Amino acid sequence: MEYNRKNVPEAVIRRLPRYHRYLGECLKNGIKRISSLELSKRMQVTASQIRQDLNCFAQFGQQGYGYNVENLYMEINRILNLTETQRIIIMGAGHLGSALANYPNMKTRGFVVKAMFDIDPKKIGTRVADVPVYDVAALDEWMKTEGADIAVLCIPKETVGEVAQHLVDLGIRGLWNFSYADLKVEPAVPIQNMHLIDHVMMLSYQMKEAEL
Amino acid sequence: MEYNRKNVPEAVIRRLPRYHRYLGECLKNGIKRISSLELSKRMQVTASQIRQDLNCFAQFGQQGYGYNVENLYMEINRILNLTETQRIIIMGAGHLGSALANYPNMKTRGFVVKAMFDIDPKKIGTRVADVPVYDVAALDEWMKTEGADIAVLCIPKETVGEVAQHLVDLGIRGLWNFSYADLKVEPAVPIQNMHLIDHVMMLSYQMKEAEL
DNA sequence: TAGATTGTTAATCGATTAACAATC
DNA sequence: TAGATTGTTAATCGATTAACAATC
Repeated sequence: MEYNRKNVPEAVIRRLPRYHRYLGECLKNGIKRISSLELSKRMQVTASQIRQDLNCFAQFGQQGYGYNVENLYMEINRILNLTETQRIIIMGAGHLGSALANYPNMKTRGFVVKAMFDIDPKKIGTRVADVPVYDVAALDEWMKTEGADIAVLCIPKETVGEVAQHLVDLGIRGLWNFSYADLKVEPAVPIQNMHLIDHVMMLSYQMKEAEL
Repeated sequence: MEYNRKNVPEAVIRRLPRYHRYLGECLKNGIKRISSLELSKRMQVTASQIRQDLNCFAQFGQQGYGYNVENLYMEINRILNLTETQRIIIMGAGHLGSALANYPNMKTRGFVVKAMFDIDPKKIGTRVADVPVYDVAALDEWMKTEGADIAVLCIPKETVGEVAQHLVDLGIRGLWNFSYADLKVEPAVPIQNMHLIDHVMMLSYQMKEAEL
């Protein structure tokens, strides 16, 4: 089935992983069907929003019945393109890069870390969570022979712009950026910026707010 | 100076750390003043939005001149409450918790990691990035004598709800949650959920979109 | 003063919620 | 059939952009 992907608001896309997670939990708990109202209570959103969101893609429900949990879960799985394996490489085998190589939630959703790249001779040649760490100098050749879909950027912000552009030149299709810089590459590829510190700052703001 | 903090939209709060970062860069580059138009070009937002956003708090600019970079930077620093030190504890000394203990961006912005807690006897008693790792059994006593403002949650999702509530009971004022669960604590404290995998899922969606 | 740029109001745009006819 | 619940339109709410008077 092909989905109606035109004009899906950013806000809806941000909620998709959450639907995926809650439906996955329902599935695990043996719940076979669910109404938008029931789901709305679990997720703390409105039932109306759930129905609107889902109808951005297709009509997954049935009047008087609700939604089949397994069916809806699989549909969202497909919308998020989690049905096929994505090959990941991690640039930078420091603490954060290593933590992500060890992150268990990735593999179970089809994101397989194939390789890591670093410039530190002490790290090159080792393995992190069974993933080989290569010299950055070997990146071009590796991309040519093996290839990768997504690059995770865990390198200093001073070099990340250059590395990102190089990865795009080598054919990477998406970037998950943990460096504290906003990236711009040509041609544009999807980028998710993970500016961790921004969230602590927001937390700090909210805490100040809360005590007023 | 006290800021007009009523009704600041969530969308504005999300942009504050970004203003902070860009102004910090301007400051580092020796730029003394900047107009909303210039800043808008750097940040790729509209000048109008910048002016609207800032006016949620106060009038920081001057007609015909623009904004004093250092002044505006310091004001946002204050709005985000980065002027005073926040004491952080990290629950879970696994890969992710350890990476965060090593994360350099925290200390420079006043977030100081004071302690880590774990249940693994092999980790208890060690140090990660010079931060001591204690037994979770010692948490209550530690909170009583030392205290902490923010707890970072890097523990399995099965126990995170319980631990979060316990931390709130012990007086924690904010939670930075890396576990893959949505938390609810009583009384409510500010929570930032870092559902890392959600962002790879969104990336996956966008990559699929991009190739259509 | 003239030019520049803010602060702020008004207009537009988009997202959320409410309501209800369609229908299982 | 009667009850339940969707899909979808309309109403509301909120956020962004445009415009311009105020003023440095």
